[in-house]
Amino acid sequence: MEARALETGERILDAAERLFMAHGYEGTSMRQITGEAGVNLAAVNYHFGSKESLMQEVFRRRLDWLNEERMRVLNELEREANGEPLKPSVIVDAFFGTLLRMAGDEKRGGMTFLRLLGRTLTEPSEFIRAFLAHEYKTVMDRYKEALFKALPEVPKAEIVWRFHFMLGATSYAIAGTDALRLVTDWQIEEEDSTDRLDRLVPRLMSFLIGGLRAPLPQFENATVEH
Amino acid sequence: MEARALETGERILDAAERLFMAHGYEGTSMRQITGEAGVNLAAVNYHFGSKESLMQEVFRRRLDWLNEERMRVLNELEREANGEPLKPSVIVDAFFGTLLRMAGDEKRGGMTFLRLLGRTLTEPSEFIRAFLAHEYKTVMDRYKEALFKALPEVPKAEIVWRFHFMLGATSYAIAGTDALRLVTDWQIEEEDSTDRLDRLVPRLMSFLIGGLRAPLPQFENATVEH
DNA sequence: GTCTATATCATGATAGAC
DNA sequence: GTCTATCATGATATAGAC
Repeated sequence: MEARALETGERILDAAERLFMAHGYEGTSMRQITGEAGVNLAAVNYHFGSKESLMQEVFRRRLDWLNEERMRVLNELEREANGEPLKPSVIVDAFFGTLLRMAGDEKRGGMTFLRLLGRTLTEPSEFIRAFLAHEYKTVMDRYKEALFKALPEVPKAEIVWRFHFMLGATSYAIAGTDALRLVTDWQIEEEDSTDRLDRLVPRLMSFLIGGLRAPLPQFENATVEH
Repeated sequence: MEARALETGERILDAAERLFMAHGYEGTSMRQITGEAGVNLAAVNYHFGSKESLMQEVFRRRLDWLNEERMRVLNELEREANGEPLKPSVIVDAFFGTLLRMAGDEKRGGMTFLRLLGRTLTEPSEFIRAFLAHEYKTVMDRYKEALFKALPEVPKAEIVWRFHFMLGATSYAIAGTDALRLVTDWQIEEEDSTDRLDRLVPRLMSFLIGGLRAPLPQFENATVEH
């Protein structure tokens, strides 16, 4: 069957990506996936072996590119800087901006994958978190080091916490296209949806950099050194 | 059976709260819940009617108090201010600080409930998001209005976005006690776990306020007014 | 109110014909 | 590679004895 628009494996991945995004891993059945993909139920196990392996492949297909791109961008920036420390805002843009700009790239999953990723970082399933932690480790370490150098006066623990907070804010921003629409119930009248993504990036960047560069917290009764 | 430590309903709620936190709504079966609670399988349907109603009751038990407390605190602050606008940091603390301080209050669910809440805000299940949106609406509207007054020079849409980002950062901070530990893989050597919560609050507050008060974003090719 | 037993259905996975 | 048919399991929910 050469006439089929996409290979069976790709069609399964596309359907799984969308359905996992919409209903979560546990909330999506293989029957739904194969039904939407228009393939036979047995095809998932034939092509991927199991539902878990399918989930991993859904992520690997996108994350391989994303993480390589993040590495490439950071390497390039450091090369241009000639040993000078980078500005924190440049590092933040290289990490989060590269991610957010995937949203406009349909052939790399677009908003669907971004929302899936945003949701999955808090997904309860153990194997998914372990898998993502492994996939991300090299890149995270690299960016943490870059931030340590860019902010030598800030304790490393604070930087790591703030990286954590930035990840959270970003995940929500992308996962919440409809999730938190409900919670916040905003009526942003002045803009249409085509503008929304273009504006989200600078909006989020301002917020993230403001948070990253905020005055350090004062601990009340902390055991400062011991 | 008066001798039982807790009523059947409460024991089910406690078990469900912990298990939904650990494995998600779809990932938790009623057999697990009743097993951990030490009650019969049929007890859930007798006391709560269905798994969905149980989930709602798990949240209502905690959110009723939280949201009343948030309203009470904000009312009190505004009363004291005598019509003067509140400082943004005071409002942020009333909303997020009140939430975070629940973590230390075991009889109000403590960290378990906080982590459940953090995860659930990105939970895919439709009915949960709809339920939370309804439960939160009054409080969210009240706090948004307070922030609008506190920051009259900032466009309302920006404030709502930044509220959104703050929710995300906070959710992660609490949901991720072990979730993002994996992703960030930090080694915070200098503090023990008893300090962690005491320090999380000022850490997160600094970040949130830095983000909320950051310089406004510049939009590249935006249709500013139309 | 609490239990046992069970109805009814959906799930992930696989065997084996084509 | 793709299909049908089916297995074994586990899910939510309920009927009815105690």
